[in-house]
Amino acid sequence: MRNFIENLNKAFESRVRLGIMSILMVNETVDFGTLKEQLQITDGNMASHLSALEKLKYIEITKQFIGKKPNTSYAASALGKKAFSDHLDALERLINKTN
Amino acid sequence: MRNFIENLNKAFESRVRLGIMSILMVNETVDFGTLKEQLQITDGNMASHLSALEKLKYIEITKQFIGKKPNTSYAASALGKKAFSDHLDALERLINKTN
DNA sequence: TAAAAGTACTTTGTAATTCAAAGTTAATAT
DNA sequence: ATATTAACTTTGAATTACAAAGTACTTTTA
Repeated sequence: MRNFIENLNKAFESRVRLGIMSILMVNETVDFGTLKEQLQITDGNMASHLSALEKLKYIEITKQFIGKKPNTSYAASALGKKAFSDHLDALERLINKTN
Repeated sequence: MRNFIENLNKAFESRVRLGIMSILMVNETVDFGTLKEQLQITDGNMASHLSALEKLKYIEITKQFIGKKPNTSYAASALGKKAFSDHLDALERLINKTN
């Protein structure tokens, strides 16, 4: 491998997006409010990170009503799971310097 | 743990600094040229990331001459090794969601 | 001895990123 | 009618990252 860091995915450099993806790797779907609460960031910031991940097709969005309240939930796409998993592999290789 | 991402160290969010620290965790000392070559970035960029890590006292710098050529080498400090190791632990916990 | 090259920067300027705060939309509840 | 809630979008400021160019000092080469 020529370069140690080139396989790290830019999309997952941010603490927030790292957090979002970690949560979505373990939980099938998670709604906006829960994510916001877990990560403790403002809703605007939350929305913009989610939007960045959606643009990359790393997450999928489902809008519905639960009772009378709107509820938006997020799930990692197959592509997103792959990308995240690849990123973790790259991190691991980087740290262990096995390449 | 209240928040999943708060234990991640901001200093290691950058791919480049992650790379520098990984290399310095495994190699006692590494010189400027080698780091630059491994990470494939410009020397100005390299210097500024090294300077950021030095300001945090995460790395120590030794300047010497090897033969007739100036040589600057870098080593992770005890503080830096601790900080990086804590960061990796936080990453692992985040990913495994064991907290 | 003058010019070129090497090492390790520093400076400069631009572009990208991050974030909070405020504004928006559409619905429900009072 | 007004307020509240959910989930945004927009705005603007601050920070960060980066390449490119410039610098200082030395050595090598012509």
